Amino acid sequence: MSKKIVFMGTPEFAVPSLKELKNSDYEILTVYSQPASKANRGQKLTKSEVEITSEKLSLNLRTPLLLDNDQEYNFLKSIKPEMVVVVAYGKIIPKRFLNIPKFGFINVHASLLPKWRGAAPMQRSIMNLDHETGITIMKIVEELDAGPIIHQDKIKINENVDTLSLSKLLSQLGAKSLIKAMNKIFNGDISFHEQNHKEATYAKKISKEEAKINWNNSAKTILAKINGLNPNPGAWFKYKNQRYKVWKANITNTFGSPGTIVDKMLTIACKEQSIQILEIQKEGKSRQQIDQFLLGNNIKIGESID
RNA sequence: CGCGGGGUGGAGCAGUCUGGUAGCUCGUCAGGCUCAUAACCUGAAGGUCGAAGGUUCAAAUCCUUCCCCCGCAA
Repeated sequence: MSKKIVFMGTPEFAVPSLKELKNSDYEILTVYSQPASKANRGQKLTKSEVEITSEKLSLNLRTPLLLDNDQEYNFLKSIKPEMVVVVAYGKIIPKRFLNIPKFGFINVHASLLPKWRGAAPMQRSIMNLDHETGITIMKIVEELDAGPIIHQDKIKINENVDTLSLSKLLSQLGAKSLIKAMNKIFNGDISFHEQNHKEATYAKKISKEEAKINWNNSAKTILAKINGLNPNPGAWFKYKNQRYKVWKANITNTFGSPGTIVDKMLTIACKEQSIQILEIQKEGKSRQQIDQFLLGNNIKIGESID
């Protein structure tokens, strides 16, 4: 018996799951992804990572602008999927869709639900200095990220983990967890655990203003922000009216008035301890290691940073 | 036609507005100092100034076109 499924996903994070499914004994009837949109410099039309991957794998692809119309509803119904897998698709699944597949809609979420429901779970868990995070596979219900849990895998994280590496790790882990959970479901060997809704926390989208570094925070908090917002949108500060994005930094035990440069290696004092910048990017320039940056920029001790 | 910054010896930059011998920090190489060194001293090599065309007695610098890189915004 072939196991007919539909896959919905958009960014890089969803790609390992799609590949893993392709390599297992599931039959991917159709892939859904967000339509290519005008993005980036020059507003070029940019395809989603899932769209690119599904073309490489020669899968059927649909990129509807809207899901909630009769045409899409009837189409999905007509291809008779037994399950729909959703990994960072970027759209809310309309309620009436949820009953189409026999085994429902299954979602991969990058946190240990009920913690960090919502848009930016990885960023939030790093910024919150969490010690562990992971993957939750759950059934999709109407309320966002609130469905019963099928499977969770935990990993430990520390203050040096950034969102880019965590995302790579969790997208790989998520793909494996997903297959495990799906196998259980298709074998009828499954129990669902309702989330403890009282303990739910929400991972709001990152706003522009909160990506700016506040030097009156402790170095620990600032480093967590730098790592949590790497690579997107990136923690930043202003110096001589130029915007500088911080890619990588360290905590050092030097002290000074918050927001001032305390040594010629571009270490900046925070409320507690200091942040030593290791990799930096000036606006309009590409990122560079701090020693290279310092060769061409005259940094003076005592100057203040916004 | 979304807004903007940049391409200068191997690396990172200044010089461009106000044309007139190509400069800084680092690296490389040679020599010196040193028990020794990534330290210090002395010297050297290394550049079609992204590409093409134009203006000029003279262009990295002014004008035109093109290529490449990046930030913001979405």
